Amino acid sequence: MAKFYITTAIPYVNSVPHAGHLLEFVQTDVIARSHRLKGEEVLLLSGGDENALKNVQAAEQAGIPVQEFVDRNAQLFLDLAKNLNVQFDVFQKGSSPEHHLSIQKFWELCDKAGDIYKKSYEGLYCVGCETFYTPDELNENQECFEHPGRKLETVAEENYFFKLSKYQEKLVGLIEKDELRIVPITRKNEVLAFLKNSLQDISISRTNERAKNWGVSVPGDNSQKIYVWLEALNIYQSGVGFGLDEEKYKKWWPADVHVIGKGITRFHAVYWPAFLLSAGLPLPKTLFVHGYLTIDGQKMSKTLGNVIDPFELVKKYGVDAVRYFFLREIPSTGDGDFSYEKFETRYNADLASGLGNLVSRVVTMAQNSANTSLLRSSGVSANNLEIQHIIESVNKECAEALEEFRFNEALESIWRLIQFCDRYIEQKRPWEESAEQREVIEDLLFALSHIAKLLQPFLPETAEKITEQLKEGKGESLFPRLRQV
RNA sequence: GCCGGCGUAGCUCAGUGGUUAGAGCAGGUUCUUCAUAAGGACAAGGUCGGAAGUUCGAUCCUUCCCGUCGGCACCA
Repeated sequence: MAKFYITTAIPYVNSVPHAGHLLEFVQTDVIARSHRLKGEEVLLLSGGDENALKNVQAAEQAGIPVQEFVDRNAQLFLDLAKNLNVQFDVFQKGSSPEHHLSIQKFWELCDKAGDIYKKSYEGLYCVGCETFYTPDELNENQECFEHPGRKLETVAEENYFFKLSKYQEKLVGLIEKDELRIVPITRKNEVLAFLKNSLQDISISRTNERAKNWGVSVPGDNSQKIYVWLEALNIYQSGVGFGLDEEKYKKWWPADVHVIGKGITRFHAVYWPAFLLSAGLPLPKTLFVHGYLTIDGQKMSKTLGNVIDPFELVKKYGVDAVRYFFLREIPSTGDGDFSYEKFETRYNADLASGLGNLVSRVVTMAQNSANTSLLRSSGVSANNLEIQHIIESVNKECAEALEEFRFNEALESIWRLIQFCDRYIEQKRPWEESAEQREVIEDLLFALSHIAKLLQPFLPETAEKITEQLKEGKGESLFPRLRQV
């Protein structure tokens, strides 16, 4: 049996989940489910980026021990997945002892390859933020935006560096040939453009002091912690047993797809494959990069107060309505906008009046008609050739769109079938007795069973409900109409 | 500043070097009642960002301009 290993990005647990995580979790879940339905053995991994300095700072602010703080927040991400019907098979925490062991082994492999060396790093350091800044990150007074009026200090620090430059050409080749496939193409081009400049080596450790003694120690040097990017990316490996359970690791690695947001493209398209090349390990096959969400046309921000609580959204509208909106309205590889108005408009038009109403009318007609039985809904093909053809073409379009992660197009395609059914009903008037009444209703039931099947990866709960109504007769409305705001 | 994407009906977007530029949603008229005041049909709606150029002919090619979004390394 073929295996399929897919990951979400590792959420940064310094704060609570927002609508962006919702989008990514749902997209990842659709890919995972579609492969499960193809009969592949699938592993979906997520995890918590728990070793970053900002977690320590956020915990300090909250007045909670760091471990407790990251545990508490990580749990919220797990809860969100559960609420969304997203099935994580592994949730690998960055603070787990297994992961610590795993990343140290990874480090040692890179070190053996001769790619790690010590060098003094000098930069502008803000004591308030406890981080280094580059000149272009500063305001006109050469101060950081968080702490205006406070002078930055020039601080020199000895760190370990990774020979990124060594892998430049190799990476260009791999990406150009799609051996490391980057979707969409605009992201691929950006990465290639970046790789055409001369690459600098990157620092991959922090002093204990600067890391606030939180994180994973550098093997053989207890005075330094492994820089979070190297460390956090390895969650993709440690979660499937790298350095811990060779058999498991061999079974799952490399990842088939990493799903990420556009802001972390470089880490995944350049640093991560370079680390893996250095360690002599296989590279992930595909990076799928999604865009960012805006809310009412504006950036999500706490100060604007436009942050959408994904838990509330699910509670208010139901899990599949939420999944539907984010998959259908947000272009999968571009930026998209959320607003309650858009949400409710789409809900009423597509889910209530479209899908829900169609199921309702067809099931009722089947029950009212003396000539048909619901149980006869599962034919091998439709009586009507036109229906047969449209089902086949929607099947094909859907599969192709899924292959390239164009979820919005896949759903659009399914909705063409829904619309076709509505027209067909109007044209054939199967609520009236006629010679062809029975065949028409059977075809509609057949089409519905296909719609349910096609919806499985996207709206799993709804797909199941439709299948159930096709067997058991009419149940409650799938998507009760909302009164518009 | 440099590089790249985008700018098409009220909204979201598709599209092609050549007769009347498309879809969905919203709005309009109308038909229908199996259905969640749902569904169908029809009509309306665009100087395809602006200017110049190439061409027999450009929304689609070139240049410039305007607007907008993104990339330009240690911030995850």
